Amino acid sequence: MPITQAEENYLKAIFKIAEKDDKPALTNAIAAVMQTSAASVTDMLKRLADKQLITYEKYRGVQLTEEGHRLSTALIRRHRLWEVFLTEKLGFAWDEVHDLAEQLEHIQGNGLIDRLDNFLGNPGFDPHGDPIPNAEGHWTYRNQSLLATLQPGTQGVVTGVDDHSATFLQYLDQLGLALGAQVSLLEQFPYDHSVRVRTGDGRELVLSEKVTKNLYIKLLESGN
Amino acid sequence: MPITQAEENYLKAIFKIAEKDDKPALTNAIAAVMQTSAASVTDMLKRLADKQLITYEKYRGVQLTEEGHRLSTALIRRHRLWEVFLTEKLGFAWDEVHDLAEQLEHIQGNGLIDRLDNFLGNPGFDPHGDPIPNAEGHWTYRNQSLLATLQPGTQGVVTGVDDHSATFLQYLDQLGLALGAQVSLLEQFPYDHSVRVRTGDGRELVLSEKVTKNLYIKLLESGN
DNA sequence: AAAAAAATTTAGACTAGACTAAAATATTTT
DNA sequence: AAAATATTTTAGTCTAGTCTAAATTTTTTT
Ligand SMILES: [Mn+2]
Ligand SMILES: [Mn+2]
Ligand SMILES: [Mn+2]
Ligand SMILES: [Mn+2]
Repeated sequence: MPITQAEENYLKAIFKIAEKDDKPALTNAIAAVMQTSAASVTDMLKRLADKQLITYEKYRGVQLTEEGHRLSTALIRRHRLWEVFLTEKLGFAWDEVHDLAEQLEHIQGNGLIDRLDNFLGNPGFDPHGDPIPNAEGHWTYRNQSLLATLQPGTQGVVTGVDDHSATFLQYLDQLGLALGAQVSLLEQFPYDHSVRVRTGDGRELVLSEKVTKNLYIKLLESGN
Repeated sequence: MPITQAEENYLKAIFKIAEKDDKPALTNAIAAVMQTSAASVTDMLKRLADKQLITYEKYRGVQLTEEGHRLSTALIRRHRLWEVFLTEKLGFAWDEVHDLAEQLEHIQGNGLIDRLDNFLGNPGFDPHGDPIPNAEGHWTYRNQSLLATLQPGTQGVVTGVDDHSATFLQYLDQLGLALGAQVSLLEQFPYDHSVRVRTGDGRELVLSEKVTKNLYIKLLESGN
């Protein structure tokens, strides 16, 4: 019985919910991510449990099995590699690639993804700074912190976003804060938790709390 | 009402049947191409007629409408461009790309195909020598003939295949007859309609009638 | 420890797309 | 022009995936 696209999408949703805390993913949480009704989720959970991709206890939520974990990791790998292809090779902007990758991730074929990975130069991260698991399903972690958690005086480089919405990504473009942009945190304003930063090209920007909570920064060794 | 993958595949099947002669495509012919039952085809013909993509007369077969023709041409364009991508960029062999392109052709997204086309250098032909319609749906034709129809003494270049099966393509690989290979027709054997040819690299081959009826050759100006 | 609220599951219905078997229509043969 | 054959359509059924409304279970509040 081959896995369907719908099943793959549910597995990914469960993976992403369970990623945060290690507790079972609850029906309503899955319904929210999948933008569907709780009843539909329950139906699907039964199918996934039948296929041994999750363990399911009524009213208690679900957890991925070994196999379910493997499949969802592979799906995320495919999604992120296609996103790299779309930006690096076809010239799409980082706010345009998600829906396309959402379709491309389901393409099935022996050797396709490994060839794509190779063609792209085995990228470690996607256009949003998210890590790409390798063919064995292993992740490379990176030391990064939300801008909101940094102390004034520190500097770093923009390495990722938590909010992946097109509006946020386009706002960052307008601010000149692409991945790789340098920022030094100058001061924090207690009144509304906004901050002032200096960018690599010497501009000063005030960023709202919402921005600081969605922007990942990798600290530079502030040595010498 | 967006078009489904199944509907797209039927449109392509109808296009390819109607391509040969201009008569309406009959239910059984469509069923054969789609590898499904005549009853399923009838169901789908009703849906396609409802969507105004075909004109359908009971028991009399179907014809593509203007819109149906446009959609099937666009689908063939997508299929063949993806095949070029898979061979040229990812290094797949020409006998490996069909099933992948069969999935990729259904990816929907603004600008995707035009960007892909551009990335590939606006190729005119796919890895099997089939023409790729441009963004406006226009085809470039090429003067080519089946090897079976040529006269001894003529020479030309392999430009395409009629049989797209992996076994035929692999056999051609073994014979060293990729697209672009030069061949001169030395003699025809009336007994079984096989022929002897000389290849560009000086080898002599005997090719069966089946091969000669599935191999397209573009004649060289046999001048001077 | 009830009662109220929230979360989840069940029941029943719907569509797309497939199937098989039977009925209807068209084509070919005699 | 019948009869035989081939083709096509209809009828009825099935599965995946969705929905809404109702019933059930769990959690929270009083
Ligand atoms: Mn994405
Ligand atoms: Mn991404
Ligand atoms: Mn193909
Ligand atoms: Mn092709």
